[in-house]
Amino acid sequence: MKYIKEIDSFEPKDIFECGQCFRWNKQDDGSYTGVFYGKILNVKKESNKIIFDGNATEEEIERYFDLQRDYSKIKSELSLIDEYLKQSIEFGSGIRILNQDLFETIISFIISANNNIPRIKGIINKICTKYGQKVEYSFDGNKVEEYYTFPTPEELSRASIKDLRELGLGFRDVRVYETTKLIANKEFKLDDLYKMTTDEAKQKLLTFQGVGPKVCDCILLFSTLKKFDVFPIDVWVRRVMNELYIKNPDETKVDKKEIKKLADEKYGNLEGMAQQYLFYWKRETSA
DNA sequence: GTCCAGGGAATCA
DNA sequence: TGATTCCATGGA
Repeated sequence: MKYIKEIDSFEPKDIFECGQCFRWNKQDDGSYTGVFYGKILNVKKESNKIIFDGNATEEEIERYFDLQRDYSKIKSELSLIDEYLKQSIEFGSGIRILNQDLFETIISFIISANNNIPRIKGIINKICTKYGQKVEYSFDGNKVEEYYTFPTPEELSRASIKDLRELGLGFRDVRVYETTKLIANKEFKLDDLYKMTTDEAKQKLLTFQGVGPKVCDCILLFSTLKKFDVFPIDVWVRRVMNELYIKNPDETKVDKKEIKKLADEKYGNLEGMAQQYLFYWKRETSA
């Protein structure tokens, strides 16, 4: 079925290539196809309309793409802060922060540690093909294609450390294994995180193997937990914050606490949004 | 061969 | 707490 809607602040390229997700692939016609909540979807923009084509429901689409949120308001608010942020927001004006499945986001960002985006996508794709469920789907007029869902904790817990190593996870194999086991064994119920404040959820997530400060912030921001008062600091964010504000001649010497303090003061409780515009802008313009 | 990637954990002071 | 070092892998 197709769901067609005029949506403010929605650009497929900005959404799918700003580094928040790893399972959407660009098609020959410029649209993107991906799998989320076990559903298949193609997203295409034609003039000012967004065309969602696949087997996801309207409710699932509304939720996943955060369509109930007023991004124009957020952007105009952030644009007032300074010219740098305003510039990055103009560059990535079609970004929306997705509501991604919590377990998928946790595992994906554990894999992201000291890794690069193309390889992260490749590893996750292998994990889905081997441990997820096959879904056959054909967009009207086209042949049937095979897609794979991201595995549930139970499905992924079938993988041994050795299995994971063979998929190319490297030193991240034990981390994925241990955290998957923890969640699959119900030693901790992920749903409890929804009742917590940002700081409480952060404390809990940091006890998971492979979840440090940066991965933790990404999980809080990019999953259905949807916390905007976090500021993930990776090499790109450190780079852009140093170039814009701190101006240390050796960027590797910049203290992350100094960056975090600066972000708190400048961007307030929308710092997670600000971070994503800055990250996308810096990464796309320094090829 | 060297450097780098959406860093985390172990170790040591 | 704070600073170093090691950790697999593949592309540039």
